[in-house]
Amino acid sequence: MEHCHTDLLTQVRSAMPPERLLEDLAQFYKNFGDLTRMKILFALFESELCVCALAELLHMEQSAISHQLHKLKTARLVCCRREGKTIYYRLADTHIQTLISMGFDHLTEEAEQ
Amino acid sequence: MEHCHTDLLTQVRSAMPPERLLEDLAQFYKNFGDLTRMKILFALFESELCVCALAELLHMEQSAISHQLHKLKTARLVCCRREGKTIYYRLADTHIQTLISMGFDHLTEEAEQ
DNA sequence: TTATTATATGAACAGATATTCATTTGAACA
DNA sequence: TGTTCAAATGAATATCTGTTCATATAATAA
Repeated sequence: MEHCHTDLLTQVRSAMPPERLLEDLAQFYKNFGDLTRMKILFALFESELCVCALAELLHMEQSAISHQLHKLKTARLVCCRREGKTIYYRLADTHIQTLISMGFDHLTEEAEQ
Repeated sequence: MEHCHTDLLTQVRSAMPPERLLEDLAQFYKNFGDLTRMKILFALFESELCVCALAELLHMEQSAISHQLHKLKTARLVCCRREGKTIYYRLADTHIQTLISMGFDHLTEEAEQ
């Protein structure tokens, strides 16, 4: 690393968001970077579902689903309500769908090229 | 898992995108789920940059940056051009910025609540 | 050609993450 | 109260991922 880019780097550096925000952003996007969670989110696009329904849908252990729902809930991507022994999960808000479908579009656009 | 949700699950299952697409989507979002790559992308929002400039900016080894750029390039999020010994990286297209800023908005909205 | 500089790449390692298993919590009901 | 069922949780494990180190490639200049 010999050649110098002091001026350019100063400019770029000043335009960078605070470290903390970048961390939060990366942390936020991690939620979409796992197949199980992606499936859970797509399932919840369609209907609110209880934990064992999701487990049955994805052919996975109830515990695995619970752990992932916990992460999605912490990220405020899903929320839930209790009805007796059952707990129903749903999307926390609708524009999560919009966000995910943008990735969707990006992928399909590339396929067209 | 005793109680039954056959009908609901049939409906949800039919609405799920193909497995392959969900895998690609999760794989795509993984790119945003890492602090280093997030920083690289934000830096490239501002200007095209060579590998060693990015390394200097992020105070990281050239090799680490190269590995991450390789992933971003594979995902077609960035592209590059050679100029002598130097290789300049830039964003592959502009709507990546839009996509990331949606996550940005989601985070700040939540902070307001 | 040889030396130098920028970047890429493969292997090894460390840390993070997803799943499983075992157990616990919490609600409903006998 | 004790039993049952749905869900949550903690620990252990296996896999994945990011970084480093050493080295290779590629372009340029001496």
